[in-house]
Amino acid sequence: MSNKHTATSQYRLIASTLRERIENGTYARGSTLPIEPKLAEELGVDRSVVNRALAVLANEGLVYVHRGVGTKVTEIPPILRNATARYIKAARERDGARGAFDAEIRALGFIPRSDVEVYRAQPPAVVAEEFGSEDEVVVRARQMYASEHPVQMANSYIPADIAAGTAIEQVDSGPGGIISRFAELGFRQTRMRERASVRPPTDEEIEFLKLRPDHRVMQIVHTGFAGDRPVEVCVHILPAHFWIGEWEWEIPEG
Amino acid sequence: MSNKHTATSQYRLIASTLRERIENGTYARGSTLPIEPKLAEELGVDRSVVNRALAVLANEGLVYVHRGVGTKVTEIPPILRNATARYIKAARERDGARGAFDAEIRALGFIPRSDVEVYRAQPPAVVAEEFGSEDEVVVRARQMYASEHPVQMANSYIPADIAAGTAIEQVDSGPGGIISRFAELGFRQTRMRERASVRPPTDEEIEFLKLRPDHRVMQIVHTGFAGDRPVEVCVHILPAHFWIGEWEWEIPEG
DNA sequence: GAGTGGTCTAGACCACAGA
DNA sequence: CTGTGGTCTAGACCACTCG
Repeated sequence: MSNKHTATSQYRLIASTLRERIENGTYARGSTLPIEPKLAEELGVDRSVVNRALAVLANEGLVYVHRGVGTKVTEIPPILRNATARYIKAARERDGARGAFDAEIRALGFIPRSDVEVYRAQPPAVVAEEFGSEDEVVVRARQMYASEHPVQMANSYIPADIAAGTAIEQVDSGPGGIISRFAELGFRQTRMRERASVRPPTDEEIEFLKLRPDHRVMQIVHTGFAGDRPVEVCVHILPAHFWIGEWEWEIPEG
Repeated sequence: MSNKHTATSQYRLIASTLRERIENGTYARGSTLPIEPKLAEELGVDRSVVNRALAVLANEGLVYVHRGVGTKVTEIPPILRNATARYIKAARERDGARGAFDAEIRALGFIPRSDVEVYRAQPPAVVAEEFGSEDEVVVRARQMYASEHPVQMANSYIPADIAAGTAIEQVDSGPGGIISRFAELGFRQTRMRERASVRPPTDEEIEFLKLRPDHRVMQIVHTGFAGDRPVEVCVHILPAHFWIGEWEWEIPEG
């Protein structure tokens, strides 16, 4: 066996070997992999090749590298986010939208937690474009965890002229969440739109979500309309490797 | 300035520098970048560092590396795929769903083209799960281009007991596309579901879509229901760096 | 063949976490 | 302090494309 160039590069082959071992349980979920020099020796290559192979797996979200400590197999399986059900529930049952994230996480055996912070600010560009205005907005910034693993950031933006002085500006927005508050204020949301794109994380996202620069996030820009007016824009940032987005809709009679 | 370790690695800094030059037009869309040794000299680092920086940009889809030739700035801007509009149109106007892809591509000034191939096969696992059956299916495999750039693969799967011997099995499925044929056969699709996940491309996807192993694809599994029965599953594979998914839906009266 | 990018080695040094 | 992973250099060789 040549020590160099095969059809595909050695580091990819080694990545595949290790991926295999993870999938078949040789390296169990949550366990620590052998250290790089050890793997290099076992596999007969330079450590830099192993390092590159592990970077591939880490970028896929299959392993988590804790620098100075070691490389572990990722614990969190993919989380399903059903966009439509959460909001339709929110309109009917109390606590639908708020409860949706909780249910998603509990479904996988983890413990959900959210931190909310509320403040006023100028809207970022994407949001201003949706509103068609640079006017001040109320921001509800949420950071979400599955058993201490940060798994999502979601910032809701609401025009200050709607939200000012209402329960929307409270950290605890009350029963049924802000969707109910909107309805009470005469802005019942009747139509939703979401736009999903995939991109590298910003520095802030890298920090909070504990990502690598080569990871990808799915950015979902959610806009809620009351009639024709956009009344709420929510920007969800999900590490792409642990979420699956789901949307459902009806086809109106032809 | 130290030749080594700054706050972030040199290859990331260089990636940022080059990203900047692309965004401000120093390297125009479609133009060829200087060769790696040249950049290495200009920036005062080893070629391997430049190589790594360019790999970052290539993985983001910002540049396209044509091995043996050079590295060029990507030409195709993000393409918007509106999931709901295409099918609602398909139900009303003739040729909605088929025309949707064309419109998406033309909107960006490129020329759309699709190749279709039809055959029968056993359903892949994801599809069998949706149908709840391993029974034979008719496959409509589509490969889509924007002016000769491959931009999407989409395989539709239909249970053979529905499609056998109908126009659905023809390459040209007639006016209004297969959605219309379903309706004529008594399987009007009334509900849709899509599940979107992000993952590395398979070898086949790498080959057709001309991807790098470190690229990401968005896989959208679309299921069309006639009443409660899933009658069509379509798996869309989109290079994540040039698509934006869009979904819209109404909130039923509380 | 000449010119391009991709990978590998060997060795070095750095950054970070934890005892 | 020790042990972990991350990056860089220098040099080499390979694979691919085009003339």
